Amino acid sequence: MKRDGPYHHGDLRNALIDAAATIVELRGLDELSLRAAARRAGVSQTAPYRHFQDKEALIAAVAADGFLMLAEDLEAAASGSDDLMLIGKAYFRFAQDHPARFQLMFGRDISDRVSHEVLQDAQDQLRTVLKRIAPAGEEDTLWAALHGVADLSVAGVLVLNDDDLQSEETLDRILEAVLQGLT
Amino acid sequence: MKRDGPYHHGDLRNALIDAAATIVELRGLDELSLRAAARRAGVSQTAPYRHFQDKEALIAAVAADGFLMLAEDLEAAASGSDDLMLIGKAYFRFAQDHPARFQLMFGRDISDRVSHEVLQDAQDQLRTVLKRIAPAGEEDTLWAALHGVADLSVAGVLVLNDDDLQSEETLDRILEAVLQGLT
DNA sequence: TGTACATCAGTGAACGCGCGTTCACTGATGTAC
DNA sequence: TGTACATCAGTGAACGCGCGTTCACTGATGTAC
Repeated sequence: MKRDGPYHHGDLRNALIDAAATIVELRGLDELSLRAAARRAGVSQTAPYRHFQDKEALIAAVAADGFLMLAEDLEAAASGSDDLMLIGKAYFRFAQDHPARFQLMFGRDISDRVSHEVLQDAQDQLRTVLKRIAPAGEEDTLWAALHGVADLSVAGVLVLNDDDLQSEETLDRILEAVLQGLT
Repeated sequence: MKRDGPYHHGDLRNALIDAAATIVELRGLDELSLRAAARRAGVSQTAPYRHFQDKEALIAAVAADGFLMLAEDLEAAASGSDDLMLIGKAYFRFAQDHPARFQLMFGRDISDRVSHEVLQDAQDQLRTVLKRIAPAGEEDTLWAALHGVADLSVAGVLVLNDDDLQSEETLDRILEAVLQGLT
C-alpha cells in the first residue's frame, strides 16, 4: 500500500485514508494523528495538508470510507435474498471485524460533524441500501434493530465472540427478537 | 459543588468525578484532562493522583457513574409497571439528555477497560435492573433493543429531537417494532 | 519537437501548547498514651 | 485533657513529549505556443 520513490505520490489522499484507518484499527483512535498517518504513508508530516483541511477532515474521510464498506457488505449479504437475519449477521460481522472503525463511525468524533459532505454522502449510501431491504418506510427501524447488538458487543457489554457456537446461537436469538416486528 | 477554603476537601473523589462529567457533557471528552478536572474542582493539578491511579481510572469512574444513573432512571421508569415502552423511552431520554456521557459509557475509551472494578460493578447493576424487567433470560435482548435507537440518535444518524411531535411518533414506532419480539 | 512558465504536490524547520506524570514538600487529622 | 507522632490529602515546580499547524521553500507536471 505504501510506495516510495517518486516525488509525487499519485494517490496520497487515499493512501492517507488507508493509513489512518489502519492506525485506528491497530492502535486505536487515540493514536491517530496527522503526523502518524503521514509517517505510515511514507510522506512528510505536512503533506496531508495538501489533501485535508485539518485533522477532522481526515477523520471524517475515514468514517465515510467505513460507511461505504459497510454499505457494500450489506448489499452483498442482501443480494438474492431478503432475509433480514442475513443482513443482521453481516452488520454484526462488520462491527466485530472492524471494532475501532465501527466505534469511530458512530462515535463522538463524528456525531458533531455529520455535516461533512463526504460523510453525509457515505451515510446516505448506506441508508439507500437499507431502504432497498427494509419494509417501506422502515429503514430507520431496521437500522436501529441491527445496530443495538452490534454496538453493545463492540462496547464489551455483550460478549459474543465470533467463532463460538453458543455465541452464534445467542446472536441469532437476539436478532430474531429485534427483527420480529419487521417481517 | 465546588468548595474552597479548607486544605482537605472532604470528598474530592466525587467532586472530581462530577467535574470530569461536567467537562465531558459541556465540552466533550477530548477536552477532558486530569488537569482540567482538577482546575474545575478547585484543586491543584496533582491532587487527583491521591484518588485515581491515572487518567483512565478517572474516565472509568465517570462511566461507572453514568451506568448507575441510567440504572436508576430505568428502575424509576419500571416501577409499578412492566411496560417495556416506558423503559425504552427512559433509555432514549437518558441518551438524549447526556449524549457525551452516553457515548463515553459505550465508547472506545471504555470497551478496552471493562475490567475496571467500579465499571464492572456499575454495569452489573444496570444489568440487574434489566433482568427484573425483561422476560426470563432475555435481558441482553432487551438491552440490544433499547440501545439501537438511542445510540443512532446520539450519533446523529437518526434525527429525533425530544420535543418534536413527529419525532415522538417515530420513536414510538421504532421502539414498538424492536420490542415486539419481547412481549 | 522544444521551450517558458504556471500550477501544484511535496518538503523540512519551527512555533507554541497542554498534557500526564514524578518528585520532594507541607499542612491537617486522628490516635496512642 | 494534653502531647508526640504517624498518616495521608493536598501543593507546586519541573520533566519530556507528541501534536496541529504555519511558513517559505523546491521539485515535478502539464500546457501554450
